[in-house]
Amino acid sequence: MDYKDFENCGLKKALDMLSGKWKPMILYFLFYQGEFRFNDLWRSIPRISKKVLMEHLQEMVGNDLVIRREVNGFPSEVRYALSRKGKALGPVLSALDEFGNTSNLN
Amino acid sequence: MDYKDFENCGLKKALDMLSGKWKPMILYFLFYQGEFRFNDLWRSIPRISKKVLMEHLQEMVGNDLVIRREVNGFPSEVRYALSRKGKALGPVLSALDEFGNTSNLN
DNA sequence: AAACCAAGTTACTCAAAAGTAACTTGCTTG
DNA sequence: CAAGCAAGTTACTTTTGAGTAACTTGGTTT
Repeated sequence: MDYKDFENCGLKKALDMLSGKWKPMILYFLFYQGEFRFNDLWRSIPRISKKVLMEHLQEMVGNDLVIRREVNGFPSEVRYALSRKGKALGPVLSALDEFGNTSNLN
Repeated sequence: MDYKDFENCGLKKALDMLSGKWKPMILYFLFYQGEFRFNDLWRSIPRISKKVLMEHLQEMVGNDLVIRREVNGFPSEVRYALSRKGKALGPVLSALDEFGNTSNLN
């Protein structure tokens, strides 16, 4: 086994998709709330900056975890929601959540 | 639901334990190799610095994922291995790995 | 046409994480 | 007793990520 094997293993890819200060929180909102508009989410999360929220969403769209949908109407509206792939993260995030809640074993 | 709920949920705790440029790689080695000595691991991973390897290991020991054991002998030797809690991460990391390897669904 | 809103973008600053290389401690073999 | 090795530590630099606030675009109401 060699570090090279690691460099493009699935674990690394998956953790890269989740890396970013606010990404887990964004996913949390997406799972509990289904869909949201950019400014609504921005106002829901204290202290997040528009810039970083934007960057995170764009990365998640790039990773096919999130779908961005423009609704034509007024005021102009863009909705973000989990893609099929994003939804497939559900059980994995639950497993992580459960692990994180487990009190120390050893 | 409120962002406060997120701040100390298990998901956040778990992801914090995994955050750090080289931590997933260290876990990868621990799972495949069982145990290692500090310098051996350091030499196995090109480009990692001693300082960061040390910091990562200390955090993981602090999170009870890894156990540090001093073997008295010469040259002096310290062995790092997964704790019971660390081993419990196995299935979770496998799930992440599988997710990361899944080609795009949507 | 002025004021307003959503959704971005931009230039710039600040903070956190990681990298580098030299140094330390303690024990040992030549 | 000098040189050597494991396991750190330290002071310092560089890189990366996040924060701030002002600006833009395009359509809307008054």
